[in-house]
Amino acid sequence: MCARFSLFSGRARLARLFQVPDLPEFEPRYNIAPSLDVLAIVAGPSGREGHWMRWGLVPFWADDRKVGLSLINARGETVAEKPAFRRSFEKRRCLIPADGFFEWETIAGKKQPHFIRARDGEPLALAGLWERWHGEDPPLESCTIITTSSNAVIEPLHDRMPVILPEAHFDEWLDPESDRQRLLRLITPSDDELLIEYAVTPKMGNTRYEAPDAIEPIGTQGSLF
DNA sequence: CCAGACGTTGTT
DNA sequence: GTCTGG
DNA sequence: CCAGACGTTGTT
DNA sequence: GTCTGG
Repeated sequence: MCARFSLFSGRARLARLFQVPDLPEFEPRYNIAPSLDVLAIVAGPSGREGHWMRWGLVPFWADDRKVGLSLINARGETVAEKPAFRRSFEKRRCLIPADGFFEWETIAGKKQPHFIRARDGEPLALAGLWERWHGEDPPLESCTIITTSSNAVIEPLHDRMPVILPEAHFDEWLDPESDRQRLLRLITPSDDELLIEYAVTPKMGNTRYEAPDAIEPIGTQGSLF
C-alpha cells in the first residue's frame, strides 16, 4: 500500500520532470500522511497544472468529507468498477510526485518502517485519482493513490505497493480521452531495478515527526529493541 | 419500489 | 450518482 | 500508515 | 477494541 510518503525535490526539478511551468512554492516534506494536502499534477484546459489536494478521496456524492478519509488508496484491480472511484478513473486521473514512500515491516509484533526510493534519486510519479466535492465552498479537491501487487523489492515488506508511472506514460495517464484498456495496462508493479529500500527511524511513525532524518538509513542492529 | 452502501489495509 | 439487497 | 483518544452538559 | 486526526 502507500500511506506515508516524502516530497523534498525542489520546485524547479519537479517543474521540469512533470512539465508544469508554474508550480507553487512549498517546503520539503519528509512525512506526508493521509488527510494532509498533497501536490497532484492534473490535466488542465491548457496543459498540466499542480493542485494541492486533500489526501483521501471524497467521492462527489459523499454526504460529508469524512467519507473520504479511508479512501487513501484504490486497488488497481477494481478501480474501473468501484462506485467510489469509477468516475475519477474515467475522467480525473493525476500524478502525485513523491521522492519516496514508507512501508512498515512487522517483526515479532514490532513495526519497522522502511523508505523506498528510486535508485537514481529521481522523484517518482505515483498514479492517482482525484475528485471535486461540492459539499463545501470552495469545493474540496481530494485524491487517492492507486495500488497494485508488490515487486521483488517491496515484497519482503508488504504485498501491495503504489503504482509508479514512468515519464513515457505521463501523457497517456493524464489525458481524459485515453482508452480504458490501455490505462489498465499501466497499472502494474514497477521494475525491480527502479527502486531501493532501507530501514529508517521508527520515530517517523509519529506523523508530527517531520525532520529530514525520517528518510535516512539506520543500522538494522540495535534500532528495534 | 425504497434504503443503504459506496473503500483499503492489516490483524486476529 | 449508481448499484445492491431486501 | 501510526498515534492518540475514547464524554456530557449547559452556557456564551 | 475502535474510531479520529495527522
